[in-house]
Amino acid sequence: MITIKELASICGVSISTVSRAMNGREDVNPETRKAVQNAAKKYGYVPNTAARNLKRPPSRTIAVIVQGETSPLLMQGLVKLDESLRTEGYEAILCHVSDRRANVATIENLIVGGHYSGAIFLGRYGDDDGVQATELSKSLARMKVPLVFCTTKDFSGSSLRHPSVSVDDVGGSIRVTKHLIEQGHTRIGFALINPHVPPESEHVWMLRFQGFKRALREHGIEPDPDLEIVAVDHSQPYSMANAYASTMHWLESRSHDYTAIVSSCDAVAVGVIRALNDEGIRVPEMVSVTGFDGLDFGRYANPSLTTLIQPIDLIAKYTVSSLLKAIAGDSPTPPHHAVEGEFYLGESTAPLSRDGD
Amino acid sequence: MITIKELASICGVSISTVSRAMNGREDVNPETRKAVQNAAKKYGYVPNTAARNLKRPPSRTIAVIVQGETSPLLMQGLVKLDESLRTEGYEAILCHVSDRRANVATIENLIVGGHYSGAIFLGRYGDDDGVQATELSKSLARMKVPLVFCTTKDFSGSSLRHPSVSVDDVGGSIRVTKHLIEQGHTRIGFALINPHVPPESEHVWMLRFQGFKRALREHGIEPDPDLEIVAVDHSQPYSMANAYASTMHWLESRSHDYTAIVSSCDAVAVGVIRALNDEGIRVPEMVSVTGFDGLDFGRYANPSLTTLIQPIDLIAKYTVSSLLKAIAGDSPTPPHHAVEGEFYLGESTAPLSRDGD
DNA sequence: CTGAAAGCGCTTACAG
DNA sequence: CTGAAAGCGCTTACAG
Repeated sequence: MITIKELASICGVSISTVSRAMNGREDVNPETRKAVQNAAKKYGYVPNTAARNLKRPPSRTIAVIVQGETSPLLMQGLVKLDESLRTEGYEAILCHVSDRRANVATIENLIVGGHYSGAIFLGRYGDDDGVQATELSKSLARMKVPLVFCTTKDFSGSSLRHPSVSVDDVGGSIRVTKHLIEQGHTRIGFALINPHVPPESEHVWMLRFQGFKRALREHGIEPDPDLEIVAVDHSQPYSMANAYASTMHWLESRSHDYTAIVSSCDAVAVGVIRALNDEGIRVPEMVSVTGFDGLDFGRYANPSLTTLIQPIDLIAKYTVSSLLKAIAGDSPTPPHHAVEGEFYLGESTAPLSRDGD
Repeated sequence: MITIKELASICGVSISTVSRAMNGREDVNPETRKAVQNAAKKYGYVPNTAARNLKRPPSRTIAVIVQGETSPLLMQGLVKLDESLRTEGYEAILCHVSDRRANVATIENLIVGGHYSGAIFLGRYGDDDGVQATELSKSLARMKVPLVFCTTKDFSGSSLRHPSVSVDDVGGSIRVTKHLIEQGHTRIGFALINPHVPPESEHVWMLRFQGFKRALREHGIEPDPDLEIVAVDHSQPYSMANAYASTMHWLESRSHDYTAIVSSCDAVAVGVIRALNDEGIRVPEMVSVTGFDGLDFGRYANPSLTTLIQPIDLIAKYTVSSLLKAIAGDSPTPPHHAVEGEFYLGESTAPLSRDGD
């Protein structure tokens, strides 16, 4: 990688001229410009972005930060965010941090170095106890980086709260559970949970679990801990494979008296259904199962999933408008915007049959 | 975001001292160090990465570039790449470029500014005709950036070829098709294709389509164009929804004489199966269907998919070792490394039944 | 242990 | 139309 200096001496001009030519400015002799550009191509010269950013005003680019596992939903969200930002004259760039234990500094560096106008956190950030998420949220507030949480909440819990947008997890779970109750089910289980996590944690599965229990209680049904399918592997609360294994384990441990299972997400529902199938329990004839998210693989599955569709385009739209307000330094947006999900009736649920097996 | 200068004056020390304190160096008075670090925290000071990179030697970070749609497979690949790189003392950072028409400059800037030791292209890059991919590949070669294509090939076709690693698409497709033939099938269709794309293109679906046809011919079966399921939407060759719609359209157009369908990937297979189901055609009893990739949703689907598992961990491992060689400036690695896939027998295929419906 | 100074690779007024 | 110069925010020998 050669530098502007080397290219300048190759072309026999000053670095100012090279810079102008590379930026396609009008105030250069067209021939000179062409010559420089050709030389750049020939020698593989590309202006160093880092150096460039030092002088230029912040670009209209937004860092979208995803940490840990991605999911089709987040990827859909990314596309929608990108679209929304684009219509506002911004660009999105995804920064994925694989390591769930990535320290706060990694993210900070990403944001500070990148010359972004703002940042969006897509999906959950931080370790499981939320300590890192809190620290990061505070730190970014001090740095005065415009920031919005998308699909998740700000865990900092302080007065520094950044705005956030996500589906109404609790309400959505209530909606889905109610459907089962309306269909006559009363013995309803939930998959997947981790009993070691405190109920006030804001994990997505926990919010949905809380909604599930609330719906039951509202209908006078006391949740039965025996019908909670505990994850075999607590590090993978949303994995099909883990849902399958956990359900198998639950089924083997003893015989349960249930007619429906609410799942924390579509992936878990697919794993649950497959496990039931493998044990000869047919869905929805013998047991009804619901999902949450509204992903393609649930829609085209057999049976297709009764689920709650996340209006990801709306979520993205609200996220972007919150962010733009933050960038403009406008009045504080509401701390959290919960978007209603859309109930979808699939084939994985059916009215309680009276023949009781 | 305050700068080093401002923090220095706040602390009443020189910028040199601030710099040293922020980098946690030993040659600072411990008290001074602590004071500076506390002030940094308080005022939200984070050293500007761009400026920092200008002085520091290249970091041991690898840019993993994904462009356009992602897939669970690519995300798995990312995790594996990250693991492999980590054991070598490198770090991976994913740069996702949503826009399929993103120009070459965007990528170049990403790489040049980021201070990376090298880059990995994960999944297909560029517009559909491969023009951009070629241009970018050449450009990166001129910039002398160590680069490996993962899960795809270098399309530049020139002597500048970068190494690439991917599953043996043609061989894998032959393997899967052969299985159907061994089961007695001779009337075998393929989903999804785009008839406007030249056969020598290296699209993944095209490579698999070619393998499919080769397997048929090797067994004396002439491929029947009537059994090619053409995509309704050519921009989404690997989408479940598109596979469903395209298969529906194909089924409606007229009645076909077939007993099996090879799909270009698992997602397409799921869409195909669902469409067949919806038309009362049961899988595998009446028609066998195969996938390709070996993803979770195919494994836990009903019926589970007969497919070819991509050994993504091996692919990642070879990619990393190729990249390390390139970084070391070692002898040129072989231009392309094709990794054997692993055949998986699921429930979506069955021997040809003699009762012919 | 600390500071003044050079310099990383650029861009952009400022002169000419 | 072009070049010399200042400066973006850092790091790091070099003196002290």
